[in-house]
Amino acid sequence: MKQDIKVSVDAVVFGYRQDDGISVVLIKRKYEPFQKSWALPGGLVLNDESLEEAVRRELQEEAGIDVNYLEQLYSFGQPGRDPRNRVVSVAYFGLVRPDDYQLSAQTDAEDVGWFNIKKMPKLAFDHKHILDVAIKRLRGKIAYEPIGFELLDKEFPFSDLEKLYQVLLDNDLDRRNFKKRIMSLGFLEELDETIQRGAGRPARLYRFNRKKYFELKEKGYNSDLFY
Amino acid sequence: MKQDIKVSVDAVVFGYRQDDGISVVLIKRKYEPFQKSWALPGGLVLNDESLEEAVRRELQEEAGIDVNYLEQLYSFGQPGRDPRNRVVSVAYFGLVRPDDYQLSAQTDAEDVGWFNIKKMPKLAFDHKHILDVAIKRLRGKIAYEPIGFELLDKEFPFSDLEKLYQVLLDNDLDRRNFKKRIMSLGFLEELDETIQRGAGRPARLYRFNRKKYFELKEKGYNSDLFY
DNA sequence: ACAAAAGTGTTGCCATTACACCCATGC
DNA sequence: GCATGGGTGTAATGGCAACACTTTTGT
Repeated sequence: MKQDIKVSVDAVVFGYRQDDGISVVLIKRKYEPFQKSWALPGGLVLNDESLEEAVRRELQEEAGIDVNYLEQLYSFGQPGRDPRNRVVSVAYFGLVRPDDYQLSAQTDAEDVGWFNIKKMPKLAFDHKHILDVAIKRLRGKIAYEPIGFELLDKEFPFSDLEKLYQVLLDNDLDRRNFKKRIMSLGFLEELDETIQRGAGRPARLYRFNRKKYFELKEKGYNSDLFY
Repeated sequence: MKQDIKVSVDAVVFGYRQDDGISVVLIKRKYEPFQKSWALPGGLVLNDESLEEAVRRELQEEAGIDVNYLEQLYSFGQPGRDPRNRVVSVAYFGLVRPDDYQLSAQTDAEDVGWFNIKKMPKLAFDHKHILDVAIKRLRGKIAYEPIGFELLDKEFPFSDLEKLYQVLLDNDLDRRNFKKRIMSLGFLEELDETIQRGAGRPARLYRFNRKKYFELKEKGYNSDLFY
């Protein structure tokens, strides 16, 4: 019998805000199956687009966002994971600064929103499983590649980076040692500006120098070992 | 227009032999396209089998082998990677002890063989690219998870492990320090038997204790950091 | 003046590295 | 007896963890 399998993509897009920790974009499904359930943004791949193009298109269509970091996560192809047909889904993993976009539900989505990863609603299909894999990847990856910067503002006080790492790796890290380690990697720029937030002494701003990072990586310096 | 995409799996199966280093199983294609080219074993996924089942079936059918380690590698879905139709291929990564099996070409394969990764023939489709990704993964993974044992005999002299790591990470490692490090991980058993190979003093045999490894991993001891 | 957050150095320990000689066997 | 590969210990170094007080601002 002829092969009858469909190919879809799904996206786990993480965002971070000081007050709300790590969150994920979910959409509320407009149609069956799992009508009105929350689910990861995603959908069938078109015949002439690449997998990554498909993810970006779906994120634009369903949630109105454009991620600034995207990588393939894993493919899920268990028969029966979609009650209608056999669907193999290639899941992607994205990072975005939540404040850069106003989420807006479109086409197949009835609603869209950010959900803290510690307070997730029940998800459609095997999306809970996909999310778990993505969280594991995020935690693992942030420890040896500087992807954390994709979640922070372009210019940020050092304490934002500290807090991000605390939330993700939830161990108490020593502020002095953490700073020494990060600064020794050589791709974080100290700016002359400061920012004042709430009470306390104003904080100096820092910026991730992507170019310098790739140069250093090229030369084999640094390479890994973040935390 | 309706989606018209096929789903296939491809397998990069590595083996290791003292005299021939790291090798990969390739098959010689019987049919067009790329007739008579060497290619990775693989093929279309059947409607009711999981992706992993598909890989194992294809490896059995095309090469007559049964791997003892298998993990998903990456999915390749660029339009045009297969000249006939759009095919999304989920690639897997396997390890096997070459001496455990006699390769045997069957069904779609005209021939099958082990090829040293440093002397590869031209490959069909984008299989060279897939292979490159797999090699990178193998090198990366062996440095922090004990998958090297899947390539060695169940009982092996310590020098076999040494040589495997030398070949894969091709830096000269200090024999004494390497042994200290591995033994300190606590899951390598020293047996009472010895083996004599060629000239020289007989070598004591060792065995990877998988159960102990998982116990230790469970407890959070050790976990990573191999080399 | 006090509360809140930012900023900053030094010391001790342990893990990693560097390093070379003897042992058991086959020929 | 010599060639071949196997087996083993110690000392020095440097990277990492532990640790607490001062500064700047707002209220």
